[in-house]
Amino acid sequence: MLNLKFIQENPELVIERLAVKRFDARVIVEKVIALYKRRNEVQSESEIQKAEMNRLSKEIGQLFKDGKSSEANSAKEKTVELKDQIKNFEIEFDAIESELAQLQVLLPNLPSPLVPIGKGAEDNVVVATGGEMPVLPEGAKPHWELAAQYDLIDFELGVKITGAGFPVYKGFGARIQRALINFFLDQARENGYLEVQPPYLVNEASGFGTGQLPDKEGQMYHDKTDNLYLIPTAEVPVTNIFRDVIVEAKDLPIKTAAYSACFRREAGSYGKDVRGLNRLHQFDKVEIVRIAHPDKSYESLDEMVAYVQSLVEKLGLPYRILRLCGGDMGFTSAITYDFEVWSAAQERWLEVSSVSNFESFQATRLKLRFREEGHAKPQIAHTLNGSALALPRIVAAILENYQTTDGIRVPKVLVPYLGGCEIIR
RNA sequence: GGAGAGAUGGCAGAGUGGUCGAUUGCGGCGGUCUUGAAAACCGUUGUACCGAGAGGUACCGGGGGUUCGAAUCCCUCUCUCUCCGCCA
Repeated sequence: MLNLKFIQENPELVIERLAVKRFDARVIVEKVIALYKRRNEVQSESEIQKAEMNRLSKEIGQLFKDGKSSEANSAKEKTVELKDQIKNFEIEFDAIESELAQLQVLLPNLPSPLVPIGKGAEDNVVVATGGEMPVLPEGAKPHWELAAQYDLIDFELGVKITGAGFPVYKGFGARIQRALINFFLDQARENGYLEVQPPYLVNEASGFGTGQLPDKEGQMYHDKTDNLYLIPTAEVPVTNIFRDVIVEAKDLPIKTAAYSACFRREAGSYGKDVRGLNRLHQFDKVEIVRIAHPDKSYESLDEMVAYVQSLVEKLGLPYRILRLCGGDMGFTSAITYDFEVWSAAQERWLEVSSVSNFESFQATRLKLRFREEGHAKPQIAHTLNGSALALPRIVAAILENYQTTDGIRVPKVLVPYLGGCEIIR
């Protein structure tokens, strides 16, 4: 969330930048400014009275100690009115605070100046492409047909056990999942990321910290008995490792990677977009998260984009990198790069990664700070994350792009992870 | 699920109604000594908000209450630990 003081000092900037995200912030910003001003007045007033109250209390204590109880009792009477006034100020102050907090979470993050103007997906800017388009054999099939033909993934069985969007992976289908997870984690480790295994259920505070709550409850599975949420991405538990933490500047950037299953309710999706592996309620993903110095967070972003790019290149998949336009960006992001791989039989691009700099937006909610050498005052850090990578669409693209009339070839980098198997028949 | 104990500063651990933002130890930082280091000694060391500043206010797990005054008393919630039960 945006810092209140920042909003108050830069109202026009906030309104102007949020217009890029096609968000009209004027009314909220004006309310925030008015409330913030009143909040400070109330605080100052009540603190003067509290100071007086503290002074009187000490005096009364001293009078009792000196045995001057009649003087003490008359001093007590003076506190009655004061107490009342303090109480009133506190009620008003609390009301203002909660109203401010509610307004504050309505404002999305400011997009970086690098973000292109635009309405939706069609306005995203392709910043890089790579890999070679495969030449498919006659009668090439989409991945869901291949998955059935080679008995790799059973979608109907998943429906029986759970429901749509919860496939059962079998044989090489299961092994290729495991191979990809291990490959991605090994790559991350070699690139200096600390591997962690986070919980898959998180509490409300964690959901709030990364921006899923309030507001996006509908996207997460929720266990009401214990009030816990199934994670939609490892970003949530991993970033929350750093909630209420002050780190040393010399330790930045902090690089963390985690594999997790991800759970998304994805209400309202249908049609070819959700066919096969294109969109699932449960899927696997390796996520990378960074805590960065504010001066260096864009350097970190570039490194993360280059890293994800190296993964899709090693897998030999044709890809493109998009810089999302304002209208297509998420609520919490300052800038986002999407990676898409070409799914040759479906003849469409599939999003497999999203790499974002959140700047101070999440860190403000998380109270994630860092301290420069010495006794410097803690400052808000920057957070970033990216998928590296999400499995299902990678599997879809591998199945489709690597299909031959003899079977499905295994990308070279995965062969060692599949016990030397070079082709799935 | 049953019974009990507990939650205090980076960590350990005092503090049961007043001058306590909080004894002390460890750790961290600075210094003395040393060729250097260790040891020893001295000093220093929480966060947030308001304020131009001086300074003020708040915070001892969260919330509420009693009181002129609460880390300390009362209520409530959450969490942790121990034992029993169940269990991968």
